Amino acid sequence: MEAKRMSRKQEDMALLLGNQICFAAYSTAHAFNRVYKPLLDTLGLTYPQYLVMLVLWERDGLAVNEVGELLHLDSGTLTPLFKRLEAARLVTRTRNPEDERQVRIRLTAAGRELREKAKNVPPGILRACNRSVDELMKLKDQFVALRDQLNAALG
Amino acid sequence: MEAKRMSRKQEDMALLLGNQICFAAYSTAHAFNRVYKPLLDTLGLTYPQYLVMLVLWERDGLAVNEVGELLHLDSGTLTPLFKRLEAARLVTRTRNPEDERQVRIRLTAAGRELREKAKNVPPGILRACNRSVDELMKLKDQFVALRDQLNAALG
DNA sequence: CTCGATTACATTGCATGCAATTATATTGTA
DNA sequence: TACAATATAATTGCATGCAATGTAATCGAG
Repeated sequence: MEAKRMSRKQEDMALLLGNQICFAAYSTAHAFNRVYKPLLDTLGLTYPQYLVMLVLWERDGLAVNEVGELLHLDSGTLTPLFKRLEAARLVTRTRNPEDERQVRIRLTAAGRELREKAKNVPPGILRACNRSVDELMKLKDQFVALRDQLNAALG
Repeated sequence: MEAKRMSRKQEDMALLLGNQICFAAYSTAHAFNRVYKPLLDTLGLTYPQYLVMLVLWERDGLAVNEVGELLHLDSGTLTPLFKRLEAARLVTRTRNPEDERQVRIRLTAAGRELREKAKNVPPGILRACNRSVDELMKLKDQFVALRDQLNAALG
């Protein structure tokens, strides 16, 4: 099983691509962040905080590491983030009596109510993307497949 | 011109998508970062520092704002980054005599030499992606088109 | 049951990103 | 030429991300 021979120019292009594909992902993520910013400002949330709230709105009372697995984030990021959400009175942090190592994150009433305000966010994002739902769905699936492949390559 | 009516379930899915497309980009960018990390560690560079070096290897002597435009980064990010590259003796920072507001970034000999070592990086990335060059090229173009659309939606 | 391994979270240190502000230099205009 | 507007970096403050380390709780092999 031998790969087809590439010309020197094709090889150079392939090498450039190795850099470009990552920069494309990197700069797209930042562009999304800029679009989200004004929308999330009205909620008083940063984008990672918004992600955490999305998780909690679906499944309240998760432990820190459970949220971390869903979002690919560790305690070094999440502990201070949850402390800020706690200071904002959106969540409470309590040790799990069943397992004192775990800290359960629970929404406060204010945290639950914020969900209503947050309903404006996705339509704003979809509008900014200026693409059909079908197109975006396909694009998202390609992102996710690539991401999972990259994570698999680490293991 | 009226959009087709969507069922409630379809609407919910569309709203979820607004969140999912961004998270897909966000988590893909982080996955890339994790793949790059061990490769860049051998160069003593972080990913943003590597991006800056890629730019300088192509066009030495750019001003801070010119690099910033190419990478979508501002002086708040780049000034400390360049100072660290300067401390690592990879670049020099000198005011442009023609326009004292600008700071020109120039590679040192060591900075230019690092380019050889850096040739190993893109193949490692391409391997981790586990996709044909053609596939990756298309994916990259889709990323870029979405990113440009998002940036346009801000203006 | 016991003690080493593992797990979960917290902490520290470092490097982004970005908003907001400041300082300095240049440009444009009356 | 004066001087307001603009442009370029630098600085400050805040919030990630992540590696490395610390601490306490739990698990598991013998």
